[in-house]
Amino acid sequence: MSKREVDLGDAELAVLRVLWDFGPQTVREVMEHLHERGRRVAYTTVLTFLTRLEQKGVARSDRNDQAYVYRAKVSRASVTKSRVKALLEELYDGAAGPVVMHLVENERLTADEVTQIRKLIADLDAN
Amino acid sequence: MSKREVDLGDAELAVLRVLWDFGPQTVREVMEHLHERGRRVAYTTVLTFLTRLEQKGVARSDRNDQAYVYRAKVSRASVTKSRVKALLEELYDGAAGPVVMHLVENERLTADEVTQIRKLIADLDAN
DNA sequence: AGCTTCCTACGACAGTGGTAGTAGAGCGTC
DNA sequence: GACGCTCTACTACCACTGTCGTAGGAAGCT
Repeated sequence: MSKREVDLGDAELAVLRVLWDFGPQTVREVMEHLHERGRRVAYTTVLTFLTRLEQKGVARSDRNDQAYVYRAKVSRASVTKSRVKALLEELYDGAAGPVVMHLVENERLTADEVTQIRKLIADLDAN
Repeated sequence: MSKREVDLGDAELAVLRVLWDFGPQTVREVMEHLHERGRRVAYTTVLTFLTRLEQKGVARSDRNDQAYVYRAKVSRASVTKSRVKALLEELYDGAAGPVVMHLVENERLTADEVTQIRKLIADLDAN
């Protein structure tokens, strides 16, 4: 039903981000990283999330030493893609224009980003 | 907790969109519009959604004749704003760049949109 | 061998979202 | 004035998400 390939809650995504940002880790390490980011969750909560992420096919685990090590199986880019797509679909039947407009107008972009966007736009014009 | 001011589910949002797209309506009319859009929901389901939207402060109703007429209290733009913000926060700690990049690269834009974006970018450069 | 510590498995529970049924009020028609 | 249609209020229910507790195994310290 949902347009999202990968249907993840906010807290699950936060866990996945830790895997993206810090690479393969044990439950405990993930928990510590979450704590550093101000997300105060219990060990078993993290375990639950990692288990669910694995069930959903977006992470996997390998036994190592005494503890399982979890790693992301999907990239940040692919999650971005599906979530952005879901958002466009929900709000504008899939049209990207209004959201790009909104972003360029209302959100801060660094000078580098602006340059890159200008370049992309120029490339588009080349067609 | 969630970054979204207005925390709406997909189905709730679909109802809100009908209010945006067709203006103030009765429950029955909303239901019919949803059916036209392929969303086969029961009358009472629509009623539930409208009631919830009202509770959440994003719609309101006025008694009129025999039935309540519901209308949106928040604009599509403001919902776009908060959902886009939530998405940026979730995935990139709020940075807009990567998502703009993704959109320009991967989503179809009309010629008009491209022109508009180029203009916006030019304006940004003017600062 | 017993105690401590760390790990995983499993279960639990409340909140929310999606979906709908039923009951009862108001009104039009015979 | 009884029947039926339409509307709203209330309740229900399941799946999913966020959150954790408890139980029990492995492994080391004393």
